[in-house]
Amino acid sequence: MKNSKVTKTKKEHINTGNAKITTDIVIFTIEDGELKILLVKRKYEPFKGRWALPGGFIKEVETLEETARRELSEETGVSGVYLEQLYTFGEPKRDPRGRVVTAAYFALAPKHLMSLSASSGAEDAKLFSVKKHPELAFDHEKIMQKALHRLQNKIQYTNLSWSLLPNAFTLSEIQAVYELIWDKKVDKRNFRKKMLTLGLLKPLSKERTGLRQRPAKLYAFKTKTYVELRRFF
Amino acid sequence: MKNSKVTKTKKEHINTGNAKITTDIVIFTIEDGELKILLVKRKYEPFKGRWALPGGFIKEVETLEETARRELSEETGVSGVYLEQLYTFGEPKRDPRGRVVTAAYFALAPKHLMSLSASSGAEDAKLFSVKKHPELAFDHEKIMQKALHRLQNKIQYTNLSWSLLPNAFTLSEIQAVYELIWDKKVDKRNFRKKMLTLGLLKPLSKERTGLRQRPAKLYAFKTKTYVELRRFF
DNA sequence: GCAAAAGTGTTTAACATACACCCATGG
DNA sequence: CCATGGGTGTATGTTAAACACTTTTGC
Repeated sequence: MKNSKVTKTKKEHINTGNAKITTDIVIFTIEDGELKILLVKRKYEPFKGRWALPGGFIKEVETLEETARRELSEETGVSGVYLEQLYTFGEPKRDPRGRVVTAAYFALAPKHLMSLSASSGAEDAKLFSVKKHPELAFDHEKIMQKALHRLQNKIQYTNLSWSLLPNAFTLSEIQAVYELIWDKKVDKRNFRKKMLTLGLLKPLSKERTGLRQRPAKLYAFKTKTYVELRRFF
Repeated sequence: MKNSKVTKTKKEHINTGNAKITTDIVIFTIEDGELKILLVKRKYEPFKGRWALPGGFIKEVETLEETARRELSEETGVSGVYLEQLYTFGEPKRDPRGRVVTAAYFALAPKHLMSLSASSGAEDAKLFSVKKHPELAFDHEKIMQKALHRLQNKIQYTNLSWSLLPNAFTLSEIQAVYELIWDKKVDKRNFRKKMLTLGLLKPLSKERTGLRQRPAKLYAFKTKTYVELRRFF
């Protein structure tokens, strides 16, 4: 009775589902008044010589996030940054070598954590402006655009901007972070009101001096861990 | 000069990154005044006999989304539903058979698309209340909880409730969708005001009659495609 | 004194929240 | 006539948006 209707049996085959898994990391930072991403020049085929997102194959016993952190560290020398999973890309033809599925990660780092020169695999890692960068290998342009949208959305309802700023910063500096990410100006008075009433910041007793202008008060984030807000900008 | 400092060369090895890829689908619907998910009883080891999310291994030439739709159709007979990628789970020990990475998908369907009895592989597919369901195989409980949070968040700023409702529905019925998903009551007058001013619905010239109560006006969604709103509930 | 960015309030409109009673129908 | 859910409005508080001038410093 129960097994009378087995017209189209489905089986789990041993030799199906095989693929190679990579992670690729889109890591943003802010440098020289521009939103930038970190790219590496490929040393091997395919796309040898082209710029690509840092990333690589998973190892037997690491989680996807561990792979992402390891590859980021090995290829660019960057570590200790904010990292979250972005999206998984698995189109059959996205890699000419065969079926390669990539779990893309999204990362943010303040510029001072991006000291590229000193690190091992970093000879060919470089920051590029998001608005003007070389053509990327594979489907990395698509991945990068998705990461950018994630960033633009997420700073609306989280405190994530801490991960792009140094410990102490002025209100103008944090405003600039938002403006660069959204690629538009925001109103200074409304921005400050909002930012201060959100209660994420604590004022420091120092000021930024030495510029030929009025000194600016310095602030720091109360917590440098991920916080979601009820509503935001 | 450039290659003088190759202390720790990184290579892309041929035999690394291997894994099997599956997709698993968390599909929600509303039935008998409850938010439910569709589960299938496993026919094979591991976890033979346990309830699990529908899903399975990717084929050579399909995208991840195609895998999800195919598995959903084969295992439960359900097709033509709203589907989006949820998250990718790749812990090394999540599957006792070896390294299996799953790209989890999130799906929504109105109850009338969940006619399970008529379909091929559906003898062991069944709807369970989200609040009370059997213990799940693998890490599927974690996946389900993540999907539930996605659902609870996403109906705040999208028109996604169309995908849980029939073509025509009353305002009380759509309110019930929100209340079931959020597991809390909302104010009737405020809900209706909000829903109608959002402009997503068009009134139909019919009413729901035959119940021993005042007939309720019927509405339909203007568009049954994904729309993101600026803000919502 | 001047260039440059810091700092500061008010007004208006939109939206969120709280809340209670009458209406139309089928039985 | 009664049980059931359908249907409606107002008042208050909160948040968003628009908008321009004075202050402090280094040179």
